[in-house]
Formats: sequence, structure tokens, C-alpha cells
Amino acid sequence: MLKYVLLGFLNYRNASGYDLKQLMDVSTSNFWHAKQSQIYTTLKKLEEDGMVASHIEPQESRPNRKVYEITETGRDDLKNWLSQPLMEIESRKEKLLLKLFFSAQLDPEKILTQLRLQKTLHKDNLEKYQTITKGVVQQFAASTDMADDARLWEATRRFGELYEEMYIRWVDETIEKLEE
Amino acid sequence: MLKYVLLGFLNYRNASGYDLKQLMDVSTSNFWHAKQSQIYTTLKKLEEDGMVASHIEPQESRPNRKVYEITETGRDDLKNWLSQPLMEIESRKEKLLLKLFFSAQLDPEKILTQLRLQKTLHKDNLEKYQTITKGVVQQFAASTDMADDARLWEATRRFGELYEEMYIRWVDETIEKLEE
DNA sequence: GAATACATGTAAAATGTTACATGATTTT
DNA sequence: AAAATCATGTAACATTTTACATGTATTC
Repeated sequence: MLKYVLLGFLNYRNASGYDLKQLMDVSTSNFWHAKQSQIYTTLKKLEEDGMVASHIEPQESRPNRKVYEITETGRDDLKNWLSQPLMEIESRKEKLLLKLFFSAQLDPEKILTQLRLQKTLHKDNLEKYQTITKGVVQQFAASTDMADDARLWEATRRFGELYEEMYIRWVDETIEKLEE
Repeated sequence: MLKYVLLGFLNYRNASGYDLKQLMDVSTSNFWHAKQSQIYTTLKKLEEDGMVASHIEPQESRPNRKVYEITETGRDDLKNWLSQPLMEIESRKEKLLLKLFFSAQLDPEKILTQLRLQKTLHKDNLEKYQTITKGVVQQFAASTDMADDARLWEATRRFGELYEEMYIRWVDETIEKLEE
């Protein structure tokens, strides 16, 4: 899957592994994240498979950059993946719910502390969607011929916002019920 | 992490790998799922680590059952994990958002079809939380001395319900904006 | 003087998925 | 007659994380 994140970005413009990590962190990380090391190994494999090509860009007083470019094969593969409909819903993994599920044996006060901590974390994240992420989307939207793209990016940002609102609501509700 | 799902269930009562898969499917699968094969290999590893012990229960006209039991070490490890606070929020992966993010080059009608399909899938899932999952929780709640546990299970079920409501709302909103 | 940004990667371990293998009983 | 349930597992593969390894330039 990371494959398509990389091809997706390279379809806009050439980039190095470092650039791609940067791009992901400010955009897709909210629904698809990856470590630097995984990005490098996946790019290597994509090049072996002929999906991308690379060349070295020498730099003075900075390590050389290895810049990747999408190939025709890569473009076709990306487009094909994009048009494939998703027939299933994603199955989530949520450590907090897992802990909560088995926490009856725990001191109730500990559970409440746990929930209150998660609330502050999700509040911060909600604010991030409403300020930083919103700013990034608007910046790209204004830039060039990216109006169509920007609408979709805004939709993914909005998901993050709604998700965090929902999460906070759920924590509040759960704390209330447990305090009874 | 699967480790703690298995220890969590074995802390209630002894079970085979097959039983544990069954239990997960009707309860934790909404926030933690696993394939049968992973459950078997993880149980094997847990036994090597002394967290669980097993014995064979012969059966007539059915394959023998390998029943696992949690050890004192396992119980301690589980309790320790439960009391550890979570300092971070979970990072999700959501294929639909990923596709959507890069879909500007696609025929707009295809995007709408994609979204409408996801809506029906999430509607079905919402209904499942409101009927089947709700029933399972209530059944356990009524059974024995599980009142404390049932409250927490209900909280995780409620998360699923709120999540699906949010998801459907987001799809509706997104379809509306894209139809403009 | 320390931390962060820039920039690359490899190796090992952990985690998760898919496919294979077997075979009786029960339900549709 | 076919499909699902019961019940176990292994092997190969793919994905992801963690740790290691290096080194300069800029910012705090």
C-alpha cells in the first residue's frame, strides 16, 4: 500500500526518499504513515520493478540526493489501483479500546486517568487538523492548477476533524458513565 | 499486542486457539482482529515464554482440542500491561482516504460510486453494532458476575457505533461537496 | 555546546497475510 | 451433493518497526 502513496506523490513531481517522508508527514500521515526506513526500502523495490527510476543529484556541503521519477509503468499501475473499487471496510486497531475491554480488574481511578489522558491527546490532534493541516491544504489549493486535488485533500482533512470530535465525545460519554 | 488479547481472554477462562478466534470475532474484532494462523503461532510463542500452559483434550469424532491456561507469569504480565498508561494516539490506516487523496485524475463519477459503496458497507456495519454486538454484550452482562466487564465492553461497542455514524456523516458530506 | 535539519541506507526482529494440508460431521 | 463447522497447524511471503551507522551545517 505504501507503494501507492509513493507513486501518488511522484505522479505530481520528482522527489527523494527524504522529500517523500516530509510530504507524508504533513498530508497522508493522518490516514497512512510510514517510517523513513520503510520508504527507502520500498523505493528500492519499486525501482527493481520498473515503477520508478532514479538519478543522483550531487550537492555541496550536503549529502547527495537520490531523486526518483515515476515511469510509464508506474503511472499505469497507479491509475489502475485508483480505479479499483474498495469492496471492504478497513479493520481498525485501537490499543485504548483493547486495554479498556480487559480493564475491569483494574482500579477504576486508573481507567479514568487513562481516558482523561487520551482526551487531551485527541484534543490536541483536533486542533492540529483545524489549524496546521487546514493551512497546508489551503496553501496547496491556492498555489496552481490543483483545485480538484485540493477538494479531495480537504475531504481527508475533514475526516480527521470529525474523527477527533467523535473520539472526544466518546471519551466524555464513557468517563461520565464510569463515574456513576 | 495480540499477545494481550489472548492473555486477556485466558484470564477469564481456559480456551483453545479455535475458541479464542471465535471470541475475538464476536467481541474485540471491532478494534483488534487476527487470523487463525497468527493466533496459533502466537499461542505457541506464549507457551515457550511461560505465559500460558496447554494440555490436550481428546474428543470423539472431532479433532482433539489443545486447551490453553494462563500462568501466574502471564497474569502478572497482563496486569502490568493494563496498568501502563498510553501516552500516544493510535495512527490509523484508511485505504479509502488514501485513494481519495490521489483521485483527482479520476473520472468524478467513479469517485462518487466509490463513496456510495463505502456508505452501504458502513451502514451495514453500524446496524451490526446496534443489533448483533449489542446482543452479545447484553448476554454477557446478564450472565454472571461480569457487570464491571460488561460496562467496559459496552463502551467499546458504543465506540464502534459512534465511529460508523461519523463515517456515514462524512461520506454524505463529501458526496454533497463533490456533486457541486 | 547541544539539538535539529539534511540525507542516505542496512540488518534484524516483529507482526501479519496467504496458501497449503488434513479430515470427519453437520447443515443446507 | 455441496458447503459450512469443527479443529489443528506449517511455510512462505509481505509489511512494519527498531536499531544501527555516518557526517555536515545550521539554529538555539
